[in-house]
Amino acid sequence: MASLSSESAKQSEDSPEEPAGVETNSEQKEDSDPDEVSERLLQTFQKSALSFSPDQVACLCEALLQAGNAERLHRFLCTIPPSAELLRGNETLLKARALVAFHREDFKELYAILDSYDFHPGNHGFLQDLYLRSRYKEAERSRGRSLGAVDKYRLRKKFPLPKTIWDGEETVYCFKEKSRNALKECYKSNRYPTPDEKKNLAKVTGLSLTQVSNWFKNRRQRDRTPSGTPSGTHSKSDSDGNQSSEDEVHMDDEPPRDPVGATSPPLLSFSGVPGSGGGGGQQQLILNGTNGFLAAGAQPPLLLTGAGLILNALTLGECGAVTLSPLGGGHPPLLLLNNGGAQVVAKPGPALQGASLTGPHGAGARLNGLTQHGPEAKGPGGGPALDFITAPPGLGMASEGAGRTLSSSSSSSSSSSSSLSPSPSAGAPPPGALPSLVFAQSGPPLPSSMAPPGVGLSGAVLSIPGQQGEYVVLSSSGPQLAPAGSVCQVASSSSSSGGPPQVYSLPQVVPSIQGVPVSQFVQRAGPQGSQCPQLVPVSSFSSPLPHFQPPPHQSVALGDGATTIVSVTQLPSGAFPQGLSLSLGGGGPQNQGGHLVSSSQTKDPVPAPSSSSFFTPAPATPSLSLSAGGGLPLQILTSTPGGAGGAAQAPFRLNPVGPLQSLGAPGMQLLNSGVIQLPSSPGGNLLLGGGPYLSVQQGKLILTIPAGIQLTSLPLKGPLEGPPLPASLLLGPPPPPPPPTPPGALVSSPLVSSPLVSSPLSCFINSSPLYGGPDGYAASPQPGLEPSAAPPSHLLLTPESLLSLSPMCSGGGAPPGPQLSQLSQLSQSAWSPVSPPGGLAQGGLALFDSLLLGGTSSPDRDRDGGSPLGPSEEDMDEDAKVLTQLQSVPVGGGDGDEEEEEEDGLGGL
DNA sequence: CTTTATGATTCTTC
DNA sequence: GAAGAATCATAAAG
Repeated sequence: MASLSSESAKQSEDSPEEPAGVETNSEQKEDSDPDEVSERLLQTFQKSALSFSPDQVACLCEALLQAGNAERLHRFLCTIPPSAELLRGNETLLKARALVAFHREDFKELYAILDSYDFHPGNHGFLQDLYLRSRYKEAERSRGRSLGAVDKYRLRKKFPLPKTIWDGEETVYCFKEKSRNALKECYKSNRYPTPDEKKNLAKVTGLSLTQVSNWFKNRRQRDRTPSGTPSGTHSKSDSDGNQSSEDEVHMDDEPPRDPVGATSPPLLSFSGVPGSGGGGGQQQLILNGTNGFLAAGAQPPLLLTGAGLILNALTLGECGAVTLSPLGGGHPPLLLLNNGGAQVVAKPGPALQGASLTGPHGAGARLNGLTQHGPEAKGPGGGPALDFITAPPGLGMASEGAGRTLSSSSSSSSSSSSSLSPSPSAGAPPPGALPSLVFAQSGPPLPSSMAPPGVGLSGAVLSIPGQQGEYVVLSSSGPQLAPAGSVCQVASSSSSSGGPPQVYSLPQVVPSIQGVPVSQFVQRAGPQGSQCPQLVPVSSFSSPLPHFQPPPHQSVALGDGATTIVSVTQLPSGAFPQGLSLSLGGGGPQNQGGHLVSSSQTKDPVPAPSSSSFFTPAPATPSLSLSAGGGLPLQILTSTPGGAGGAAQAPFRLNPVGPLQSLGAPGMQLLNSGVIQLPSSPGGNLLLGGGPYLSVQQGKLILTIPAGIQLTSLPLKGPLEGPPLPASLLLGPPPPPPPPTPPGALVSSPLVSSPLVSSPLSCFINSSPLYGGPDGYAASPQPGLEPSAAPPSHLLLTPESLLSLSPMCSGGGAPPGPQLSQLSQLSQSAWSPVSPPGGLAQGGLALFDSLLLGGTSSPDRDRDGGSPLGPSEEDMDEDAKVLTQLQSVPVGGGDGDEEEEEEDGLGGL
């Protein structure tokens, strides 16, 4: 193992492209060629292809798309009956076909595809790029020469984008008219916006901070220098600029506030985000990390309603609060806040109450480790007290964000105490103290008995079984706990700057309870300042609003980054939660923290984002989501230390960074041991035929596990090592030792935000490494992990491997995110499909894996390939620039923010 | 091809 | 670090 790990280590995410791919495989089983294996799998797959569901097919396509491997994609598509219904309305498939057509230079076909369907806005960027490239390529062919900028311009004029892939919004130069107007508005009132204003403006316009700054600078310059020399402008500028403005200008320097307010009012506007392609349509609102996203001005509390919400790495400004209200009639929304801070919020359910969670408060439970700095909890709408949890400072804070904001405290991760504070309200965790986690971790474990009705917390985390719809969540153990094995651990990532690298396990789990509102925490990172997390209670579920009812979905997220919140809510009696999602993720690049690992590999300081291919628009944070089918209860247990004492445990861990995944089974349970079981009971879950599959939605990788599947943890290593954390595979040593990695390190981690994760990320492929002892781990301070290595598990399909598949590698493009990176890995668990189809499932998965891997491995691709990651910048050359421009800027996308530039992901093709 | 408009970059200064 | 000045590169138009 060790050896493996070491090897793998080398591959870093950074350079995912080349080596990585290959290696990974090797790890898995052998040394044999990956290609060979994948080829074999492909064949197998072809035989069984028909049996894949449309979603499964879509997932594969998405993965291949992101991997940028047109060839494989083509072969894969060839296995699908053209007429198949699968194709109908399946955007992913259409995209795949379009890409293949492009690579084959079958432009007619491409245009036909593009015209045939009204694509989701999320896919527009990719398709527009493809369309224009096709036009250019076609023209180049006919002219026998490469095109100049003017030629391209003419072509764009001559062949306007099809309505099916364009929102009609004009883009002049690079900025959208809308963005330009916003800038002008702001400029009118204030020529010198403050940094905060710029930030807000950047958010609003979807432009980067740099672009905003440049715009103002240019604008001022041009207004100022009418006459002269300068090349450009003279007169005109004046006129435009400002005559009028001048008046205002005097205003002196800045009244920023006002202006800002004016302009930025809408800090957040989310419209439903469509899940882009892939799969299902869950409705979730995902806010990805950004630090500043909400910040600035948002004092007003943010109210989020809707079905599933995921907030990643958000940092709220100081006062900002986030309120979640479950609107739906009965369906509680889920929230996740990931990121850095690691905070989780849960709502207590009655059941929970019993459990340790609740503590004093009646209904609510809370937990989080965050420190709250001043946050206040606001009364829950429902009245019930909210609970919040604060995460231990260590955690969240550690991360960079923390660094930024929190700071304080102990950087050391430690903190955690877990205690519940009864009064949520203040959340006042003693400052000094780290916040504690509330959740009980193991120790106090819940009575197991509770289980049925109540919640059980096992060791670390949690579980909550609800009866009907209850759910659960995950948790994690606090750092402290960690050792014991918590179920889920999250590594926190820190934001770029330097947070302490760590991993955290989250102590927080939150169960939600029926009817109880959830409150959450938000941390804000001030620019410099401290963070103030706030909790806001959420209204009770009970009040259902018809409108919003999103499908019930629950999710939990563990994040790294500064803020992490997890909340799980339950539905009121009637409703059944449908989905549970866990997301871990790092926030954007920013949050990188952790490091355990290895980030070592990463050389590039720069996050991969750039490289991302345009394929992936997605934001970055990965998250894991589990969704339970209707009605079934979901449970996740962790191992617990409590009772156990044991050493082992930890089976399940989640990295913050990880990608998102969802399990869509009706009922799921995660058992301590790290096993995930799906209850058979719930009606027929078992039967689902397919195997688990991955789908990508907006950049997130979603793992869907049909009900019938069971995940069992593997024994880590038989041998001894076990004691400690076998599971650790993934993460690394959670606890504490935040290595003093220099901030830079964090950053460096290539792709992903969190180092921890990174290794995995590196590519799906790498998965193997993971097991092996991935570098990352290696890096990690704790040696203990090693054991992990050996896992027989390889043989099995491990979730990880699946995860690893994530496309992101390439794309992570989204600014925000880091890509798949990491998902969490379940560490050693193995999947065994209960259902018959198992074969398929495995085969399919394996295939999938192999395909992806293969894809990755082959660097070459026609062009740049979607190389996802790595190469990015370098690769990009001229074309890249061009593309960049062409590409529309995803305004809304949550992106990362900050500096990342837009994404430019084009690099890919 | 030329001109204009505009975003970005680099260097200098405060 | 931000603003200003000079300059570049490219898009948009004529």
